[in-house]
Order: sequence, then structure tokens, then C-alpha cells
Amino acid sequence: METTVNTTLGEEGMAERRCWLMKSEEDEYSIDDLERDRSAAWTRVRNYEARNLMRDEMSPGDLVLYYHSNAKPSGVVGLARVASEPYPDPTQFDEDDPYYDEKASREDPRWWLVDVAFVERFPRKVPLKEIKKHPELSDMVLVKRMRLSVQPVAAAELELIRKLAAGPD
DNA sequence: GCCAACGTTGGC
DNA sequence: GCCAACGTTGGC
Repeated sequence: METTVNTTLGEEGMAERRCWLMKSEEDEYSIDDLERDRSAAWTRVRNYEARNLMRDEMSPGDLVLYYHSNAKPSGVVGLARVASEPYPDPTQFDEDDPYYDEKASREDPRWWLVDVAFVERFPRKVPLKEIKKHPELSDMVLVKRMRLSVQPVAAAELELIRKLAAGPD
């Protein structure tokens, strides 16, 4: 019997679970930081497509591939999960924050986010280069497009990357 | 650190 | 509503 994410992680509920990939620059906020903090508000996303996914599509419990961008090499380093309902990104209201948005108001927030919780660090990083080599992963948004820091991932893609993370081949 | 890709802004 | 200028992402 094939091991599935649901059984290995003991997820509660049988509802259909969506999967995601979220990028973070390794020296900005790494998976080590997330493990230390246990969870984090995914602040300062200022891209509408990424916002829409967090605001409209994510559900608590959804699994998230944690991706280090600007790393050596860049790649998927672990697993997280969506840990809250969407709520307004507080940094948009903070005049001292570089991501302050003067067009946003508390009555009409522009930027939304979710909390993300640490699940596991993979035994090894799966580099982007390796992901690009796998025909089964050629439809990933990560491969087809650049510059989208929050993106959907198929369950089969997530499973394969977890397997690759257990060891090459 | 370079620079290509590409999303956003703003003049018209 | 077009599109050039601009700014940012993110691989390398």
C-alpha cells in the first residue's frame, strides 16, 4: 500500500486537501526560523495572485512545500502547513514598515495572509535543478513560471518531491 | 552582483 | 486602454 500524506501525517478530517508551495529567501526567513518559531504570519506578500491564493483558496491544514529562494542551490527544504484562516496582513497598516500600503485601510484591507506552521525539515534539499529534470514535475508552476512566491502544487507532485527528499533516485 | 522575466504604474 | 518606464523576483 502506497504511503500517503494523509496517513503519514495523521491529518484530521477527510476533506479534500490542497497543496501549495511557498518561497522564502533563505537569509530572510528560513525553515530553521520557522522551526524555531513553530509558526509565522506570512507577511509582506505584495502580489495579487499570491494574495488571492492565500485569501480565497487556502484552508487550515493544507500542506505547503517550503522553498528556499536565493539559496545555494535554491530548492524545497521541508514541509509546512496552513495554520490559520486568512486575515489582513498587519504590515500594510504600519507606516514604519517598508511594506506599508497607504491605499489600504482596516475597513478595506488590500493584503491578506495566512499563518504557516512548521511540519518537518526534509532529510535533503530537493534542488530546483533536480525538479526541472523530472518529467512528472514539468507542469509545476515553479518550473513553468517565475516570480510567484505562493503557488498551487498537485498532491502527486508534493508526494514525489517528498520521495526525492528522502534520497536521490 | 548581474540581469532576464515580468508585474505594476502612470502618462497620454 | 495602450504601452514605456520602472521596480522586483529570483536563478545563476
